[in-house]
Amino acid sequence: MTTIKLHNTKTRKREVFTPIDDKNVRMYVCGPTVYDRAHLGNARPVIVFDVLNRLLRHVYGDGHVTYVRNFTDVDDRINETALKRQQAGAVGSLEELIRERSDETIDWYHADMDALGALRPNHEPRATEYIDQMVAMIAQLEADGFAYEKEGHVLFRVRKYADYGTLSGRSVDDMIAGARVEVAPYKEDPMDFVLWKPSTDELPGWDSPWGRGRPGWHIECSAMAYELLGAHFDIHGGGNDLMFPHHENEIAQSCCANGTEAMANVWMHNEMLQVEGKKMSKSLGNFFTVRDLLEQGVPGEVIRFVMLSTHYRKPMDWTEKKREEAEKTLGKWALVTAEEIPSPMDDEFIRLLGEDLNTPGAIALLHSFARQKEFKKLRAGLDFLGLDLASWRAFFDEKDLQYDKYISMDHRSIINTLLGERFLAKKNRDFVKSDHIRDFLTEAGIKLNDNPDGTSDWESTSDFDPAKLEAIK
RNA sequence: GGCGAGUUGGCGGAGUGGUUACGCAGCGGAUUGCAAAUCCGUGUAUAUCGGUUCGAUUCCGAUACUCGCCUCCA
Repeated sequence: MTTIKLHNTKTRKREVFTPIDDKNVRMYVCGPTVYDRAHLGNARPVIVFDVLNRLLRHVYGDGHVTYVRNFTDVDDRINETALKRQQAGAVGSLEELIRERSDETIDWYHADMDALGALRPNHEPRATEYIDQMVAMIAQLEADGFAYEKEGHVLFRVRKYADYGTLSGRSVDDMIAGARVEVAPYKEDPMDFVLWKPSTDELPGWDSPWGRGRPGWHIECSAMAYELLGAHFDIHGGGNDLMFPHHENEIAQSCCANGTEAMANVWMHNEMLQVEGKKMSKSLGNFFTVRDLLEQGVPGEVIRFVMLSTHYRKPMDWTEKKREEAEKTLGKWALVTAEEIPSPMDDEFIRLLGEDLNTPGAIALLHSFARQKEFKKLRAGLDFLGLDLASWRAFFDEKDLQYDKYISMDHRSIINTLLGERFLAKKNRDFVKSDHIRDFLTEAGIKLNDNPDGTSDWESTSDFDPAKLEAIK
């Protein structure tokens, strides 16, 4: 069986992956808070863990992997949007409008991530559908002394959990010394974090032993992971900005509530995305969503390919240059793999992916397949990485078709006449004339490729300009 | 201030305790009347300083720099 090695944040080492149950490999990845369109950075973990999901399915069997990615639909930004809509005259209760906003955001997310070639996880639980489980978990924590109620809030007692901070390598005392913690009157200790908080009438809330309220940020992942994967599972993933506090808090909640040593065996974190060397932010004006790129005509496969061209644990820079190179490469590969039936997966390809998802290495191997004209292997590798180029071929065809239609018979006749003249000129070694004709056609957006027998093929480019062509008359 | 990740040729980007992938660009060649397209070839770079070692880009330590997190942003 293929050996998969993964870098484990918990140990900071690359370790051989051994499933708890190889008939049911379980992975949880933190999904989006569904308050708005997913930005490009959101796409990185989706694509990275999608490749891991595919690899696990390849190695352990399609039916032996359970992949869970949640939707967090309890969030103040969702509430704000809903409230604004209500004030603007939208019909429905606030709760209905909140649900509506979450629904539409989830639909967008699905559409965008589908376009990136990401397979849907087995389960995509929504936080609002697991409130009971969260309440039960919080109650358990309270009963065991890991949590306490104060002024309608329920807080996790960080000092009670000795291992707190081990994932991210922090100590509670150091963090307090850093003085960046929120001090609140209802906290026993500044590091304690919220499990449950009270809701006002304008905010969504659920009944609980502590009154009407809503869950804190971290508890939903603990509750949903427990429900769908159990108290102890194999892999937990997400962006490295979630390492602290989110994942640290998840571990604390889950291990204390479930009485387990570990929540997940392997913790994986992808590095952040940058744009042209800078952090993507609204203030820098380089903030954009996946949908923005798709609408600009950047194919999802290009986004995916660029993402996979950098190892997931390194910062990845989205640049215009990379976009162009990826488009060129995939364009070539789309053509040569068009009629190919994929071969069985290449061992080396799988071995590379098994080395902590070495996708750049795997792509390098695809280049070598292309160079050696092993197009069946190339096709298989592309398929494995989720780079479906079928739409590319259709796109090319469609584009050609459009140009064909666009170029009228009259224009074709002009081109053919010119080519005829050029053929004769070349035959008579009148290269001044033949070059002149070629320059003229190039200028009009018709590209020539000469054949050894003196004839020429031509194709239109996106610069094709009928007016310039007609100017010959 | 604390924590984490990173620093490889012109650019992008891997692997490796001892002849350093791969892509793009560049250069050279084949081909061509010249181009284009295609094909072939070509690149001793691993931040700095120490240490371990017969030998380090690879292991260890320090320094510098970059990025991120500690502010419900993946």
